[in-house]
This record gives sequence, C-alpha cells and structure tokens, in this order.
Amino acid sequence: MSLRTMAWAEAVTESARKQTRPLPPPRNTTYLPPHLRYSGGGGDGGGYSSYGRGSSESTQYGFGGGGYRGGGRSGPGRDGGRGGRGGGGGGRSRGWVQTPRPNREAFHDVSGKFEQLKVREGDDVGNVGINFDAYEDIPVEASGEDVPVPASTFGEIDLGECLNNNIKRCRYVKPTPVQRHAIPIAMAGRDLMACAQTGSGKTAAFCFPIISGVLAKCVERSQSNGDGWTAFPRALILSPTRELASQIFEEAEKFAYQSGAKVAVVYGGAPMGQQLRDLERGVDILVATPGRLVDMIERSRVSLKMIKYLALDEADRMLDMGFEPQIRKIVQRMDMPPPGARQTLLFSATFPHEIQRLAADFLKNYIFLTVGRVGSSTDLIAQKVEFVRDMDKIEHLCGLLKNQRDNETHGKLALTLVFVETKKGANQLENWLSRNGFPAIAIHGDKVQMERERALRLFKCGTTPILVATDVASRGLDIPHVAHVINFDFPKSIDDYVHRIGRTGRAGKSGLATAFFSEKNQPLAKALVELMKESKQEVPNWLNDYAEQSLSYGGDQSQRYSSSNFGGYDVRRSENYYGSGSNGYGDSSVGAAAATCNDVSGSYATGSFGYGGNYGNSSVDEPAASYNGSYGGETDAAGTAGSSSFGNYENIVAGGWD
DNA sequence: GGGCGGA
Repeated sequence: MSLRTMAWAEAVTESARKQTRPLPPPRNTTYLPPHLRYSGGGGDGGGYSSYGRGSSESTQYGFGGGGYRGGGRSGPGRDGGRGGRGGGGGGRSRGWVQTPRPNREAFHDVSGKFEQLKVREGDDVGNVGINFDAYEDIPVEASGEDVPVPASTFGEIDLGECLNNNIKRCRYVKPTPVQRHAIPIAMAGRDLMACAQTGSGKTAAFCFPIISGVLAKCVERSQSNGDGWTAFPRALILSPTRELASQIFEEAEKFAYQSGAKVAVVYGGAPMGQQLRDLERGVDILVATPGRLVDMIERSRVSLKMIKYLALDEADRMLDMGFEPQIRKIVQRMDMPPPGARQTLLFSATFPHEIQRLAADFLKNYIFLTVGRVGSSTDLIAQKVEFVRDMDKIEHLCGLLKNQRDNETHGKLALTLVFVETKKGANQLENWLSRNGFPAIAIHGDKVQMERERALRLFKCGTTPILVATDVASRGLDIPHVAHVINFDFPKSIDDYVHRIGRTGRAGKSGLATAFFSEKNQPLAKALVELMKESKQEVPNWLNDYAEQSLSYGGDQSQRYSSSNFGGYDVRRSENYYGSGSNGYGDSSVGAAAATCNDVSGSYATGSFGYGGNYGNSSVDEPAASYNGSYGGETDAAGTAGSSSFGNYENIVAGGWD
C-alpha cells in the first residue's frame, strides 16, 4: 500500500533507521503497557503527509505543492517485497512496501509533523472552515436504551490527553454531529449502529473511542506459540475494499500518533511479508479486508481472542450477500468474543432494513443513530439525470468530458470519476478514452493491486484526471477535488447511487453528478426521484413519468430502494421485528422509542437480538419523530467550507452518505 | 454485476 505520498515519511524512515534505538518488541517480549511505550523520542521531526491532498504530490495540473515522485514510491510489484529484499532495516524493498511507516520513536517534533498536513494554499485547515451552519439542519436521531448524552465539544469527552492532542493537531475544532453523538455512545461502551454521511467524521467517530479504549487497558498483544507468534489485536476494523482499508489505516495512525497504540493494516493483493512483520511487532488496532484477515487467522498469525472492539465500516456493504458469509465467519466462527464481551460499532451511510436485521446478530442492546441528510446543502451536489441509450453513451460521455475540459479552473483540469458496471467495461472505456485523447485510467478488482493504487494515485494528483471505476471506488474513498461524477452505467441500487455521487461535492465545494439513465433502469426511477426531490434537485419530466410507471408496475421495489425519510430508520421500531412469534424471540419486549438528541428517553428492554428467522414480510415502518433542533452548546456555527487533510468532514455539507 | 486470500 502506498496510497499516500510520503516524502516526509521516507525521510523520517530513513532517519529512523539511523537511530540506534532498537526496533519495537519482536516476538515474546516482556510486556510494556501502552502508556510507557515509546516514551522516548530522539529523532528528527517530520510531518504527516496529508493523505492524497497533494501535500507533496504535484501534478501537471497543479494540485499539490511538491514534486511528484512516481519512482521511488512503493511500486507494489510482485517482483520484490516478499523476499525481504534489502533485509533488516535496510532499504525499502522495491516491490511491495507497506506504507512507509514513521517509526514513532523517531519523532519528537510533533508540530513539524502536523504542520505539513495542510499545504495547499487556500486550503482551509482542520474543520475550521466547515460550514457548521449546515449541520444545524441535520436531523439527528438516536434510539435505543439509555442513549448517552451527546457532547458538543471534544473537550467534554474524556478521550485522554494524547488523543486530545492529536485532535488538536488535526485541527479539529469541534465534533461533527455524528461525532457528537457516536463518540459518547461508544465511550459508554455501547454497541452502535450508525448512519452517517460521507466525510462526516465517521472514521474518527469510531477511531477515537477505540484508540481511547485500547490505551485505557493494558494487555498482552502478542505471544509466541509453537509455530512462531500470534498477534492479538484488541480492536478490529473491517473494510470492504483494500483502498478503503488503507485509508482508514492512515487516518487511524494519525489519531493514534504517539499514543502507543499500534495500528496495522492487512489486505490482499500485497505480499504477506511486510504485513506479517508489522503484526509481529505488535498490533492493538488492526484494519483489514476480510479475505486476508481470514487467511492470517488460519495461519495462526492473528487471533481475535482479545478483541474488545469490532468496527465495520460500510457495514451494510459488509453484511450484504457477497460479504456476509465471510464476516459471519470472522465474527462468529473464529475466536472472536461474542456480543456483550466485545463492543461492536457499525457505520454506514445507507442501512437497508434487511441488513439492519442481519446486523442485530452481531450487536447487543445497541443504539441506532442516524445523522440525516443536510437538506439545504445537498444541493451542493447538482444531480443531473440524462436519458441516454446504451449505444449513445460514449458519445454523450465525450460531450461531457469535452465540456469538462473547457471548464478547467486555475489551470487545473477538473477530476472526473466515471462509474461503470463491469470490470470489462471499465477496461474498454479506459482504452477508448485513452485512444481518443482523454487522459483516463481505470480501477477495478481485476487489476493487480499495484495498478489499482497507481490509478488512484494518478487520478488524485490530476495526472490522469479521468478515472473509470467499478464500485470498488464507490464507497468511502476520500478523493478530493472530484468535480464531476458520471454514472455511465446506472448503479444497481439507489444506495450505490448515493455512495457514488458522494465522491464529489466534498469539502464544501460544489460538485456535479451526472447519470445516464435508460429504460432498463426504470425500476430505480421512483427511488431516484425521491432522492432527488429530497436533495432539492430538479427532476426531469420524463423521469417523473418513469417513476410513476414503476408505481403501476406494482413491484414494491421503491420501498426497499428508497431511502426512507432521511436515510436511516431503526428497524426495531417495526412491530414485526419483535413480533412474528415464530422467530423465537422469547425475551423480546418493547417495540421502540426514539431518543432524540439530548433527550435520553428511548428505551429498549431487550438484550441481544438473536435473530434467526426470516423477515421476508417486514412491516411498514412508521416514520420516526426526528429532531432538527440545535445541539446543546452549539454556538459557533459559522464557517466556510473546509477540508481537513484527514479526510474528515469534507462531505458533511454535501449530502453524500458514506 | 461488483468486492473480498493466495496457491
């Protein structure tokens, strides 16, 4: 992985090597509690590179400041890496190089490290510039038993000094709505199912409590066994894609900086070697994609026995048809402690009811939190839907791209993200565009990891301002400066649509999303229309017609595709959830009540929701009372759009749902 | 259809 450019890190890593300080504990070390680890700091300072924000990656289009160093970075080739070329502390292997990790001991000039976070002129810093006005309109709703009181500042949350310092270094001024609510909930030890928008600080919302919790308690995190060693992480964060795992890892590392909490990431497509070495050095918080994690567990390199925190990012994705068996295996069939013995945090922007019901298997007495769409600011993403026949798509795309080319701002070509349905289609479109004078590159799951990361990198820095992507890039990825998202192939579900368009309009900047719609997409028309209306978008007449037709088709597609009122609704409110006696809820009681914001009244009497029944016929959900009020203590609402180099917030005002 | 392990 090397999704970020790391001029500083390379320098620092070099410098770290020169330190005489021994490497962190190899196997079988005597235990050192977290707060005593890495207390020293003899080394040069450094700066965290902003992730993909162009801190050091410049481009022909001018994003970023420094020079683009295509060469020396981790060319994840299958040629190198594995053999541990360069040996010991020596040079970086030419092949796979894990994110050049700053050796924490090497730092003492922390400020220098964080000074480099934001480098582009004109960028806002931290969340200072976030349009908090937009927050005030966000409906927030929390349901469950004894909902903890939200916090209005980071200060009133006891995250510990180290984390507080890092929050300051990140220049987070105040928590976003999801953070205000989710962090106290998580800090209270409660399980959580949270719907939150893209960039609303979701990653931080689960990372802060996890890091804090890991630091609070000392445990052995690695021990030897007959076959070598086994890592015992205390927290596990799962992601549906490698690139997202990488991104989360980088965020988490920043938050955990100098805390002593060790973060590691494992995912497929990269040689095991470096990842194993990272694990061997000890890991408290493990970020992973499911496949590689299972692999490592089966090799006894990872045990989940000590897991106290489990977070699923893009949780609805993780629990849908394709991923659910793997997740179930990891969570239920390995050595992971059961619900109640661990804390489980599920985050996503979209949470279909079926998935919520599934997810109940993994939770105990959880709180359902939803941070709704920003009504007044979703229009920051202008959504266009155009009727285009399949045969005309390319031509149409050309027109849009040419238009885009004329619209460059400040000499920078706007980034355009083109979503297609298939990997083959992505390749074809990439080729066609390239041959016809459009600088395009594709990313999809059939490319080797090196190519995937290269594509993302070249796109981010503007060298190749057109990225053709499958849904591998639709969720969670923070790609700044995407001016235009084009749904070349209309997505299969409205949730996918929401995630895809959420790649633009970030950082409070305006974004454009254009979708090509044809007859075969008709089943989604109604949901699309509802979504657009909700986002205050102008709906073309022909699309309205389609939507009405789909009504008469009788299929109840719309119900499941539509995003209910504001995106999330606690299924436990459905009477049938507990009802339908055949499902074996002996202990179930209570339907649901919602606690809204500071009102801590909601209650659920049940404990865990062992769910094994079928929910084919879910009830119609009554809309819940929502709360649009101001959050306690929310006063400094002003601000302009901001973009944190930590990928936080940027879309809170944009209406994406991540 | 897409994404999730390597051998």
